[in-house]
Amino acid sequence: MTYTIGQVAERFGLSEYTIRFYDKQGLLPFVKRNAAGRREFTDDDLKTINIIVCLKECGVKISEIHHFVDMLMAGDDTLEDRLAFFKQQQENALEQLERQKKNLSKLDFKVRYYTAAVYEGTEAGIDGDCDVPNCPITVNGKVFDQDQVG
Amino acid sequence: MTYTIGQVAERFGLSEYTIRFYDKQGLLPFVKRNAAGRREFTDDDLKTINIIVCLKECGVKISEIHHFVDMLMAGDDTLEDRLAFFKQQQENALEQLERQKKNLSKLDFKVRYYTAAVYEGTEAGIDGDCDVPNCPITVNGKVFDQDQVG
DNA sequence: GCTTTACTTAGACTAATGTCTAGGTGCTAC
DNA sequence: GTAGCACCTAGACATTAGTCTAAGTAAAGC
Repeated sequence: MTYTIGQVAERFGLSEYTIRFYDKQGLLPFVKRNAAGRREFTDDDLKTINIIVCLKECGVKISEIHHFVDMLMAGDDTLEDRLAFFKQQQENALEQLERQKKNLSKLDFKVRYYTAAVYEGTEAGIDGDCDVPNCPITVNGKVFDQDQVG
Repeated sequence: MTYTIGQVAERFGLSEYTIRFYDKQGLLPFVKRNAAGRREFTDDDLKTINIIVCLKECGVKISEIHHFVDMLMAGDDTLEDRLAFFKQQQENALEQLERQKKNLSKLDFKVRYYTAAVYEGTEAGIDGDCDVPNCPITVNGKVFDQDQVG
């Protein structure tokens, strides 16, 4: 079973442009062509692209992914380097996850903050620290109860 | 208490260039200047910049942040819109968090995959599905025990 | 045979986000 | 008063990642 560039684009939610761009950047040297010169993606190719997309979403630069793909093509000699690569990416992704949790907590605060502000009709007198997890919102010094809104 | 651009850059881990760039883009209209024309950041300014940086990290575009800052400057008339804005960002951030968790799970898989491959000295015969959470790695059909490595 | 559709290439173009340079100002310490 | 530093501006330049155009090819259906 093989797939065309259009099918692959569809599957991963990328444009065909993007896939050709990745190919041009050396991210898809494993993709074979048919007699007419068209790309034919195998199931194995899709597995690899799945990881490439994952790395992409984790914020890994194309040049770094290129480096990984190079190792992939080089075979078993690069297994240790690839393990080290993924350990590094794992660490980065975990860090990113923690940052994202912190940011989400700040946004949660802001939603509560503005819920209180809308309820009061003004921002004046509303307080709290968005960096403190689940920090209560106060209105003129008194804790604001979010449940009174609903 | 006020702060210079250098101190603010230091505090948020940004370059002074970036802060001036943000200012140029209309993200910091609330920052006042002293008699010499230099920016003087107040504690309130820092609070707002904290949120701007948070939005930035959540992938919000500068133009969107600009829009939010505009609402901020407009005062209490925009409270409901600001609440809606943060609810939207909260939703986006949560989605992003879930994606990040999925990606981390794929990376975890890859670390286990390559741990097995390094142990075996070859990738041949090693299998598993990185999209299945905690999917066991098999070597020639037999489940690979990660603990045998250490 | 002709049209349509999906593909091909090289390379130009865009968007977003900085990053830096050049030339200048103002304050502080010596 | 002058050296050094941190700041200022406008605007050029860089980087990353696409996105699109133009011109062409190959196979499928009418």
